[in-house]
Amino acid sequence: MIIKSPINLDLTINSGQTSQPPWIREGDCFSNAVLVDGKPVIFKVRQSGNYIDFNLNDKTAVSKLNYIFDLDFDLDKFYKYLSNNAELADMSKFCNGLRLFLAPDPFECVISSICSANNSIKRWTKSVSQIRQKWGNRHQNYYTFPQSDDLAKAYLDDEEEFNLSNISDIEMCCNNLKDCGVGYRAPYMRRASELFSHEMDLSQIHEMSYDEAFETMLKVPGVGPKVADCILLYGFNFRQAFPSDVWIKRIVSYLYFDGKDISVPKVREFGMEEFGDNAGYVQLYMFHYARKSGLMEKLKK
DNA sequence: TCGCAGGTAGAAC
DNA sequence: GTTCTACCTGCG
Repeated sequence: MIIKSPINLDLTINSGQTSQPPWIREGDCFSNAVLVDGKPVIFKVRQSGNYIDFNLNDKTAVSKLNYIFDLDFDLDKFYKYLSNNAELADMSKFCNGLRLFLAPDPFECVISSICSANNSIKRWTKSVSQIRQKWGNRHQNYYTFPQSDDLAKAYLDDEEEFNLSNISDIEMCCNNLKDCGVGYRAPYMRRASELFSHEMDLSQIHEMSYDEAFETMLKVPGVGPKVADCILLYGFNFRQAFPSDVWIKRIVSYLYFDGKDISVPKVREFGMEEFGDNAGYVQLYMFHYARKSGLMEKLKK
């Protein structure tokens, strides 16, 4: 069925949002296994004009799809908002149809976001896909992301796997986090998984205020301010989050402070204050505008 | 071969 | 409280 909300699927799915790796692409179709009422269902979407063509039409699945691609957000209204701000006015034409790509599974978003810190999009998406394949559940050719208590049992590296399993050759060891290319983030990911399987309940984040949720996420190993904001934005739909990294800092400094170097925490405060509930979207658009308009190349120097 | 990029943790100031 | 440095991997 066609869902009549304008979106650019390719741009949205491949924009590097830390909710999850891109869905599997075959021709013009993107697909993934999504849990609906706890059961894995294969979602297939394709671009149809400005809209999404979705393979399912039952109410719960459609509602889940609406959530993942943020289809209830009024893009036209947002574009009016951008065009009313001189610094942002150019952005919509470079990012037309870009929407939030929200995590169907908040735990996957937590691990993806930890993995994305100090990392490239290409590398963290590859790592998360491998984690799904090693510890998730297979459905047809798709894998769902493991639960926290399953990932909490993962070995950290070849050596630990060799010592604690009955594999006789260390060269054969590949069921461990470091083998997914996560590097020094492996212990953070496992400790975070342990935390969510024993002490912290991710579902409670939804009930919290933004500030409380932010402080709570900072207690998770491997989670600093940038990653906490990504988790809150992409994993829990806190739209006032303004994840601030070096690129957002460069862009904000260029657009709003005449190129003067502003610290990352100040940029975060500025973004939240200035953009309110649009902060998450503005951050998303800023990054892709910089990428596509050539501003990023210019700011590298 | 090496230098560089990228957030966080933990130590040092 | 703020600043410095090590951490891992892929890329140019």
